[in-house]
Amino acid sequence: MPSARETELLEAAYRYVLTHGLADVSLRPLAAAIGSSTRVLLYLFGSKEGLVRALLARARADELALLADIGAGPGVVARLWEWLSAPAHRPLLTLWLEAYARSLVEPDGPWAGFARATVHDWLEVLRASQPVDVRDTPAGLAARTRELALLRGALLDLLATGDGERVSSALA
Amino acid sequence: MPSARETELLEAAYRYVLTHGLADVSLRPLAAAIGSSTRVLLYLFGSKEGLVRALLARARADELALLADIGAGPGVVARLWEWLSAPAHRPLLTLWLEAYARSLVEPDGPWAGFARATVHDWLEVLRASQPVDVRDTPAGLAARTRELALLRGALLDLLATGDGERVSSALA
DNA sequence: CCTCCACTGACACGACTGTTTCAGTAATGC
DNA sequence: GCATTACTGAAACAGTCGTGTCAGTGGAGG
Repeated sequence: MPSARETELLEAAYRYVLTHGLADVSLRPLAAAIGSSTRVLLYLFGSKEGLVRALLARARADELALLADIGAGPGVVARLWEWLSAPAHRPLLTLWLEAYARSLVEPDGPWAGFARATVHDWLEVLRASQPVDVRDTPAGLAARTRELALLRGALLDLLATGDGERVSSALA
Repeated sequence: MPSARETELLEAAYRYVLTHGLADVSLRPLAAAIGSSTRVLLYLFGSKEGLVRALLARARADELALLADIGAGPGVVARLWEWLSAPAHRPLLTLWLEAYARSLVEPDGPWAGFARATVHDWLEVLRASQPVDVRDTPAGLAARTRELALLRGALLDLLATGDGERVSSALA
């Protein structure tokens, strides 16, 4: 389990990568920005890969907290979109997309399985929001796959164009 | 306009990045893999950024050729999905997603505007396939935005899980 | 007091980065 | 034949990368 200093630095590093991206982060600029040193980061996280892994887990924690918060039941898609389209969440979602793409290109290393895991997480939430009688039918699976696709595709559009009006009204 | 040797090397480099990714490509391994040298790549493309820009343009040419080939009219969405879900196109689409994410994280440099441009391209194709009487209405705009979101989201799912069966039947 | 432990600073190592310099070669146009 | 052009090879440049080494801190527990 992490020490106090470790979580403190992880939090600072997390804020850093939210604005600078995770793909080409390097230890020295990161350490300088959060008032630490490469020596300490390496001491606490073992290696750069360990740090990236911790940051990815940190981002995923944010995502899982959201999903737990959204809850289940009718109207999930609308509630999810409301959260996804909030301007305040854009850095997190850009980071999310970056990790997603990276895990596809480089299936090894700390990114491994990120994309697959996140698809599974969201599908599970959508499943929990379906009526029990369709939940385990092929039609139910198709329905939530379609809902997820719609949300993710709309998110891609929004992140690229920033045109929240057009995308949101398309989802209505 | 590019010389013969330039397009030849660009083609080889393009094949290389399709399997190795574009984000963290570096000149020496790339040059070695395609039987060239950093000296020549730099001579022909000016800089690494020039090379990346050329590669991005090359990938975009593939995409635009597809869109021209798909044509317009009813059934576009199905035809587009057929193309997107073809296993042979997976490397290209992974590269596409990588460039998309990168252009969001790093709005400057050779990646600039890639995501926005590709959204525009596809929306235009979908627009051309709409009946003339809805093409310029808010409802038409919303409809093609939704179609695009569905396709892109389904693509994300497919690239992560490889579960073509589930995703394709969700789109039917 | 003294030991242990979490943490930190300064520095160097080898590997790799994009790029430059200087040197050629081979073919083309006059 | 000669100059120009397109391309290529070898080596070096300064910089950054992740990581390791060696030396300390400061505070908490016995």
